[in-house]
Amino acid sequence: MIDTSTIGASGQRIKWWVHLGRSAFQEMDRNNKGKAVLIESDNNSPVGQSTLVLDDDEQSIQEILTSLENCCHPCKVTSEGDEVGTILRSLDGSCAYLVKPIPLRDLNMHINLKRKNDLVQVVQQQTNNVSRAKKPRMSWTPLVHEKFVESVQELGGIENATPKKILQLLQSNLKGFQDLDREEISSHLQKYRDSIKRKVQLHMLGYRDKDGTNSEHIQSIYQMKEHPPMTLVNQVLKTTVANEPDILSQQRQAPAAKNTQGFQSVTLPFETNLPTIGGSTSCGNQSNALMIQMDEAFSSEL
DNA sequence: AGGGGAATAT
DNA sequence: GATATTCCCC
Repeated sequence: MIDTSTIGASGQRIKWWVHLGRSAFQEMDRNNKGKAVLIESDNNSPVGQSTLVLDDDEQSIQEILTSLENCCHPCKVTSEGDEVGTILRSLDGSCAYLVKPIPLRDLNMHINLKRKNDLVQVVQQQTNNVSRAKKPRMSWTPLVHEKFVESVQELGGIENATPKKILQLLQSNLKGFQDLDREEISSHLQKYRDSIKRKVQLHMLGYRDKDGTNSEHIQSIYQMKEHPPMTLVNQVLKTTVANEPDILSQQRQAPAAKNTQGFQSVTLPFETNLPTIGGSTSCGNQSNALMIQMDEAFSSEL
């Protein structure tokens, strides 16, 4: 059915060659129960960089085979046939053979679904690209994190700092950050923002984070003389309200809710031209209990 | 291109 | 389960 004898001839190795028909996708969508065999996890080859999906017809197979001639990556083959002979024949020039249907989960580990026209480009890009070693997992030691935080602050806090700017700053000021890449910064910035949001949220509810962070810490994180910026408060409000049942259930000893002022009338401790909370529909469907809790949290700061 | 964040992997 | 990586949409 598929002749793979040309793949890998002349000492060339091809990365993922995935032969996958439309019918197989439909089958997998219906019931994700298919078994895959001979799946070979290749940790040295990041998935998605040179993944191929062939259509079922013989012509597109030939197109891809031609474009693969100069490729230099190991190859995987999938097909419907599970006869030993077919598998062995496909394994001549490939490193693995997947029998369809393949569970979506497994499939996604191996390939990116792309249109056929995209695939040739991927192959051509990889042709000139001798495989590189995979970068080791980044470790954000306290020291490195500290430098990161300093950079963020120097750039005006998490609201203004962007991964690219942070990266440039780190690389210009310090040795040892040269092989850091933007995506690692992005990822760490995401976690950093989340952690601050968590602190802000707890603070708004009148609690301290488990590390003892209090409002002063939050302020210093922001390098601000006032409370966390409204945009962040609004973000926290949004997620807090969305998860309210869960959050409230954890507040066994929540502050007594006796203030009937309600959230809308809270005077915020901001100095100037920041937008006010409430007074509009933006807070219209927030729960009264939560608003009162937050009201008290803020009031205690005044 | 690159920021942001969800999904995934380790 | 925390943390790092990858994917994907805007």
